[in-house]
Amino acid sequence: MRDHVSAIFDRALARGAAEGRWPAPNTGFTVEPPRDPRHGDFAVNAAMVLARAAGKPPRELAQAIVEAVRAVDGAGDIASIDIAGPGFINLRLARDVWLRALAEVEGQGEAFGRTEVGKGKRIIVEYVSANPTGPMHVGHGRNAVTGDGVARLLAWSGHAVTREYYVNDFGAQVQTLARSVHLRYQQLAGREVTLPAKAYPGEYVVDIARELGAEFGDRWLDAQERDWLAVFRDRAVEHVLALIREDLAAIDIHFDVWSSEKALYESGTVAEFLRSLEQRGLVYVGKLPPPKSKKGAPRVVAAATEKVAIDKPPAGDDEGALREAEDELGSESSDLTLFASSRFGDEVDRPVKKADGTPTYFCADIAYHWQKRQRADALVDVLGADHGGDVPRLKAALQALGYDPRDLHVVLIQMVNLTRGGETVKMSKRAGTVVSLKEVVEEVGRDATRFMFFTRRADAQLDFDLELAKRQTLDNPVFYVQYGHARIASILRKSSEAGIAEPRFDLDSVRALELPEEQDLLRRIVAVPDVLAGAALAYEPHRVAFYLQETISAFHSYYTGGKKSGERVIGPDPRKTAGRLYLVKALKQVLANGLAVLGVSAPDRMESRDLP
RNA sequence: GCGCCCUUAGCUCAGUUGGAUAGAGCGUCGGACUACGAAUCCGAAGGCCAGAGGUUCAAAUCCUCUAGGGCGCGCCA
Repeated sequence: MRDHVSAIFDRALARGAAEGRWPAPNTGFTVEPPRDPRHGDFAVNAAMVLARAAGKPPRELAQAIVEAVRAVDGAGDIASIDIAGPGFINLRLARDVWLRALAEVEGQGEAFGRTEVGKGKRIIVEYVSANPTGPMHVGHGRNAVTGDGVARLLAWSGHAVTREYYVNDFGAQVQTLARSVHLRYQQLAGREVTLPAKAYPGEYVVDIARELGAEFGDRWLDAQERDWLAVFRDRAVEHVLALIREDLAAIDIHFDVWSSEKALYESGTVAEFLRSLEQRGLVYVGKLPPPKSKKGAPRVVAAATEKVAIDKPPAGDDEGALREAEDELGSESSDLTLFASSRFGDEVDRPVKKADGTPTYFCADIAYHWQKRQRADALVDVLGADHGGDVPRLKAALQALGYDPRDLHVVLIQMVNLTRGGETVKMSKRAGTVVSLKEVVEEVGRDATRFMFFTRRADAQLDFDLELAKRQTLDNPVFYVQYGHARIASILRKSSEAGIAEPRFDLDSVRALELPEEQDLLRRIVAVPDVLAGAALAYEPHRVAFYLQETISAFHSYYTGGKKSGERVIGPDPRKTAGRLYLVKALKQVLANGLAVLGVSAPDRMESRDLP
């Protein structure tokens, strides 16, 4: 609908520009529904945008534009058009234009809301990509659900979407996992072992060890690490990935491609990538400036100010212990291979090879993005907020290789604070008290788990309340929306039982929709393609959830208001009844489609658990 | 110390890429069921959009500074 109006203005503005009445619109103008519906169906700011270049006051220019619009094709759809405020052009479309748009819902059904704004652009959405070292926790869940929502939105808006998971199956972390498994393996064989602090604690580690024990017996008990490490690593990764797949499947998340970091090395992609950088003269051997944090000056400064204990002492901390060991080996900065990322907007140049000559994680990561970009027109990364610092270097790498850095869009996911009745659920990785995604899904269900993650923008911290997610009351947004859908289903059942014909689009009956609430619902329904396209282009699935909540709220209000005033959906007037039944049926379809974009079910009945 | 993100009603948060009088939910107070699901709805109170400048027809939105909160800052992934 918005496009329709835009097109009319495009034609009018082009004609006026051709006649020299005003300059060609180089900056875009907007067509949007005004906040206050009394201002009309749409407000266009073209006159204000063009005023400066035209050298005319906005209102005067608006007058000229209005005249041009009146003369253009399609102007017949405009019922009224006038100028308001500083130079807005407000317009109302003819009622029948809106009413006919309602027919689209019936025509397109489950596809209503799909658009082609993506123009078939190939886009890879990479999300989750959690290290395969343990089961998924709630934070991973948020990433997974958000990424899945983004992918679904992009598909709905006409992109060719590939969902991709990058598996870090190569570096130190999976080696640590392999060693943890080996320790358990020894333990199961009756050996006395002490588990170091940095070993992975979970029960699944024992399971993997048991599997290996069953298969290999004592074969790796006294073997050299270099002999068993790869075996244990690969087996552990395989096992953990199976767990991860299971957890993801439980919330209906599936990937098209599982990309292995190890495979990037084995296939020669990383080497090829490095050569490509070298050919462009973008790598050199040099030293890195010493890190600016932790040890050294800042700590002294911190101690000197009033606020002490800014730096957590590394003692007793896994990471700290690990680092201390490394620091002993070589805190002296030595020569390494650096990528000149600072030439492309990064703060400093980043190492692509360690002092021992092996590629860094970063090297594989940008090689991966380079490779992805070759397979697609655009990339989306869904990353935890703690990886925000990686973004400049990823973009730098793409730019260095001749790609537009804007082709990579990063969605940063903020932390999830798990609560129960308002109280934060304390979690500690080391103590093994992390609440897994699986536990959450088992407790509150798939729909609630998913929907809750859409109740905030991705980059805002989220409190996930387990009690709230389970509650069957209006303060639970999942329930509220699903209940609305079920309520409409109930009305349709009622009408069917009363022998009323299945509602079909019919211009005459929908003309009977004259209540302001009906106009409002109608507009919300017709706006769905705009809402979904807008959310997709902004990579913001939460907008869909907000749309659904607002729309169903409008319906509940309409419903209850009608009950009070006697203007019910099913009433004595057959024409009105037919129009209203069609309206709510269309609304039901819209809700179902919106929920489908979020991967949440749209039930026709709510099961009454603890209610009469 | 440097960089990025955040600060909107008592609380939790939206705000359509810069639009007209800043909106929801929760909470508080007061109301609404003899017919479609009261599992709902209506109304009221509640705001210096952290603060100060700037950009322009127009700023919660963009820029600069200040104050508070979060995150990041080895050859770890």
